[in-house]
Amino acid sequence: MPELPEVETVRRQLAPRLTGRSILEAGSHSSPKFVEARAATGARIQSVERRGKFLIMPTNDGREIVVHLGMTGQLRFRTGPPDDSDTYLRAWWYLDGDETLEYADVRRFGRIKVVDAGNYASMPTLAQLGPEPFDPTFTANDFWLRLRASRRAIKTQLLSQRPIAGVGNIYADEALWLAGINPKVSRIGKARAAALLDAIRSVLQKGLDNSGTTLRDYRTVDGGTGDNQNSLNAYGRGGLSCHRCDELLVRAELDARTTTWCPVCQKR
DNA sequence: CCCAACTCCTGGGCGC
DNA sequence: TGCGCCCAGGAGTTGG
Repeated sequence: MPELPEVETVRRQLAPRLTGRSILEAGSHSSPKFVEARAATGARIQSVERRGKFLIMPTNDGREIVVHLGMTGQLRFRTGPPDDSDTYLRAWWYLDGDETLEYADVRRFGRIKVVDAGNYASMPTLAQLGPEPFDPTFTANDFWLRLRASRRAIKTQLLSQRPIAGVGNIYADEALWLAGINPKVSRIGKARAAALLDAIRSVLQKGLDNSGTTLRDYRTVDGGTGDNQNSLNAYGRGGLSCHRCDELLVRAELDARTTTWCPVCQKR
């Protein structure tokens, strides 16, 4: 599942190849999740940005192409026109220079929008997205205040994207493990909020350094896999021993998400 | 406003 | 070998 490190890895690969390119033609699957891709025909891409898990490509006509990879979305380049025979091709943009940017997505959990710049009414999560984790002006106190706005379980809050942007199921479990915080606690104090922010930054940076976590579907633009799956301490390790205290990690469902934690290091 | 439940999707893994 | 079942889950939607 692409989270901040995966989306940022993709962004870094896309940016040099898309900046300044014109979209000569576009096509898509008929689902409302993807049809707007076609509206980008005629636009020129000015840059490739990222907010949380959303890729945002401003165009020269005052609009933005917004892409969310969902669970299984992949962006890649193809020389020449799109490959119509690919069952999972959901959208494509044929660019100047006889090259196509293809969006493939097996499970169709992703979505593509073309909006007037900054108008995110059709994407409420983006409209209400929390600060970027690596924004230097985002402080531990800000984070604590944002967390205080809700009494839901701390992990649920992280997944909501509102206290902080870009954290999904994998990095939430990793960060809570690193900070020694139980995913079900509903309120944490300033000191623990500061520790959690440090932990989030740490696990996201490690994910970035490893070009992302490939469990099954995630691929970089050049088709490569990430390496971070080999560095996980919590996610997917239910029943295995904790790398810090050797206790067996517990696995349970929280808000319909598999959650793994150490009952000793992450006491309630 | 907040929150919980539901929905979308389909390949891969597993048991038999 | 093949069938059926269940799991993975980000974010939008809906209803209380």
